[in-house]
Amino acid sequence: MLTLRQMRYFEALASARHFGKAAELVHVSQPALSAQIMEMESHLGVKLVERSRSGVLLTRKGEEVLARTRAILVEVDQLEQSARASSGTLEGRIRIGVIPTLAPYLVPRLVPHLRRVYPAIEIELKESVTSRLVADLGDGVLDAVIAALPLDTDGLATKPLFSDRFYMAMADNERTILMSPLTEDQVDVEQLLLLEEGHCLRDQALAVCSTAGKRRLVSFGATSMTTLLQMVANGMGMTLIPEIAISTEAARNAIRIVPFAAPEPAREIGLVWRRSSPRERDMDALATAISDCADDIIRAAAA
Amino acid sequence: MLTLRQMRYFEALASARHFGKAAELVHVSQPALSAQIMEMESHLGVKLVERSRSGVLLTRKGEEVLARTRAILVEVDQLEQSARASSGTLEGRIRIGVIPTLAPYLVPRLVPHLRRVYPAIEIELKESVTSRLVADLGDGVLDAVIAALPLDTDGLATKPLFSDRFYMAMADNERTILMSPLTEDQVDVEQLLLLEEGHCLRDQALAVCSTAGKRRLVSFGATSMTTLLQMVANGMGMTLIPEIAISTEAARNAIRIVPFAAPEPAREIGLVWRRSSPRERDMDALATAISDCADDIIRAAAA
DNA sequence: TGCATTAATCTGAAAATTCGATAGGATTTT
DNA sequence: AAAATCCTATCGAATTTTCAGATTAATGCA
Repeated sequence: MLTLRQMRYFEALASARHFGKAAELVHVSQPALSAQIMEMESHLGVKLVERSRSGVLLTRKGEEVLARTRAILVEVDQLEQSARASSGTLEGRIRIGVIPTLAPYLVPRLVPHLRRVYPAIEIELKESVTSRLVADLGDGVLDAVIAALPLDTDGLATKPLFSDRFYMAMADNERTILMSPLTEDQVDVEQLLLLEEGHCLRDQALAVCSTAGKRRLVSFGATSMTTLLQMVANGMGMTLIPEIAISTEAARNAIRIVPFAAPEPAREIGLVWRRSSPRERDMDALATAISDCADDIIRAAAA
Repeated sequence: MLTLRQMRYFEALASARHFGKAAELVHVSQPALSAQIMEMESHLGVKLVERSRSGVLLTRKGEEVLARTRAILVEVDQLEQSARASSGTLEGRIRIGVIPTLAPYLVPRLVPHLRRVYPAIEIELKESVTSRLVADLGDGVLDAVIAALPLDTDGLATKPLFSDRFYMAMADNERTILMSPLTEDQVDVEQLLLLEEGHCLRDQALAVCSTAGKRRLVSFGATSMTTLLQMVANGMGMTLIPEIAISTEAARNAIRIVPFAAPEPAREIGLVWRRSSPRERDMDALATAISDCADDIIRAAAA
């Protein structure tokens, strides 16, 4: 089997044109170098050097092998260098999954922010429901997921990012009179509009409501918050809206936002990654960036 | 120290995405592969793979190292292949030195002949005096030398090629009457024209002549046979001409060629190479080719 | 909870590599 | 000629590396 050691010794021999001096170059004894050269020659089935009194001469094959050897050694060197060059924080590609009830509000702020702070970043985004994202994370298709906690962390690490309070959204001209702030038992399940199955917000909305009367809930699944809120604006019912969505959605739908009484229901948004991933530092940096962005968005809505 | 073994195992691991299967691929046990991968990671200071329950995932660095590793392994493979590809007889470059009193007559025939019989040959020629050629041979600048034997073979191997008889060349209108065939004691050293110092033919000419009267020899060195024979044709004296030069030189100079009586003086032309050179077969083939060409040339002159 | 899978760890043995000493070959010096 | 010198190959012992097999630890699955 050809080895890099043989090639390194051979390169030294070709440079020094002398076994003893070559051995010094690579810091071994002359017999050690001699043996490796012989091993290399016997493995290749070719005489690489002519041993004569007036030093060492390379054969034709030796010259050819030397050229290839030097090229290989240079590439090995480059491999070592590039591997050791510790890539800084958030450099290169990072593939992030985001849940649909968060992505439209967070991503337009987050991506420019990341690009500004980490110019070498290459972001790939995927929007899907939590279960799909977690599966992709496990398969190595994604590096990180932004989703609602808690979740079934099996081999996954998570870090809380921010708390996203729920509000009730209803049509601006809604006749129903509600106390403000709202208490959970005032929510009429029959009027509650929900996202389709699979969205965590659907489950969270149901959790907020009193368990009574769930049988009668409107089995009408919207596919996005925007669709849902258009339905709300058209008087078809009401829905839970996370705080982060308010500034965007209130601007384009004629809706009224009603807060809940304390303790206000909320979803906890977190960052998720494979526990086996070595990108701890990237995850820290990403988490900070997301928290900052979310705070900005929510503060903007409050103002 | 990074090794090819590590790189081969890593390549297998990246392909199989499974330690056990990768170990099978490279025909070692799983702990052996595991250890090499860990060694590689620790040497590079980088995590190359994520070990998770659902198989093995490459990190970003791992992907990069894999790409470089594959490139290197391919090149190593090519090195082995090309080294093992036993180059046939007289393929590739061969650097040949020829003495000046032979080159102008032999080379124009020899080179086309070699090119015809060995299409893959790349010939480099150098014309110089024997001492220079032998020095270049020792330095590895030349692979073979065609010169007059015997010579001081120090670390050199030689093979006789052909015998090149001497004739006396004189002006066509020379008044001097000589017996034909000539005997050596008839040669008048005062009339003998010689090549400059260093040419073996000069020494051979002197050896042919009776040692008497060497004090009076014309110390007039020509630099080539052609020059010398032009001087002869102009009546400035006479000189020894080797048989191989006759057909060419007689055609362009008004000279008379007189043979010697037996035992005819001659020079022995031989092929010389470093004894340490592994190109024995090439030398055999070259010797045969030269002998054939020389015979052709001399036979053409006789006809 | 036990069972299966997977990679890491441990252990002892085999193989490769090393060094130092020395031999063999040739050249150069004395 | 003999001695000294230079250079590579060879030998033997010590060290390091690599290995297989058994086992362990961690995780996932039923």
